[in-house]
Amino acid sequence: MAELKKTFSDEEIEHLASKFKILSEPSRLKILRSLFTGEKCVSEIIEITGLLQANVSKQLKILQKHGIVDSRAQGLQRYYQLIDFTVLSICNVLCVDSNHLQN
Amino acid sequence: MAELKKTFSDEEIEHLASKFKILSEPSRLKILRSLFTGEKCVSEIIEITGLLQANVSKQLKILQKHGIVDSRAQGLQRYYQLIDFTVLSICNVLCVDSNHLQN
DNA sequence: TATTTTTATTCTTGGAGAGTAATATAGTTT
DNA sequence: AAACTATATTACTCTCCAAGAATAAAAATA
Repeated sequence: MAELKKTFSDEEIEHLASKFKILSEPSRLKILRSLFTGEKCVSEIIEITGLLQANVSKQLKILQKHGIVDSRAQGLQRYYQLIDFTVLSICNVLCVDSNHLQN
Repeated sequence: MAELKKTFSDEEIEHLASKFKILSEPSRLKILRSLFTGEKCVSEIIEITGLLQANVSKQLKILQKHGIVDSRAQGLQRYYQLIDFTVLSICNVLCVDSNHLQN
């Protein structure tokens, strides 16, 4: 267990809040979950998540705007991939490591 | 860098979204920041954060309901302390470790 | 070029919740 | 017990934004 930083600037607080807000929506988290295992195109994401097409497009745009995913076009489809892996890290902290903490 | 889990159940997704939502509000994050360095009573938190009393009380109640802080009464004051240290961990992941990630 | 397919955008509506003022509660002091 | 102090609660307003329907745009195929 490494030493943890305990002081954060106002800018860091705002940055943290912004990131947490993006991750606070189940629909966006489900989209991200579908990308944890690799690049997917929109229609694949729609099928996996069960969300409506307009909603998937909208949420992907938000995720991309905030630098969490990136995309590339290939013919009619657009493929999205996770590029910010801190997302995966903190999901692991909350769901896996959620024990043996101190300090 | 340990191996990261990449599959999450719907329940885990809901739990993650719920936690992120709590942390997505700057006012709550500022309150938590004031507790990173140790237990504080409400009036101390009010002074440190600059938030209004009613707001501090309300946000503390939310944080307590979700098991992030705990409290004890002492005379007229009520002291709050952080009990869920995963919060501190993920703030560190996002603000400190945000580099050298892969897999 | 017309049609089809895939994805993006626009517009609207509804609900959730943050902030605040006012009031209540509970403990303390005189 | 009356006055005072610290914290909690209530009620209200206002803003934000997710979801969905409808439409547009862009690329592929016929």
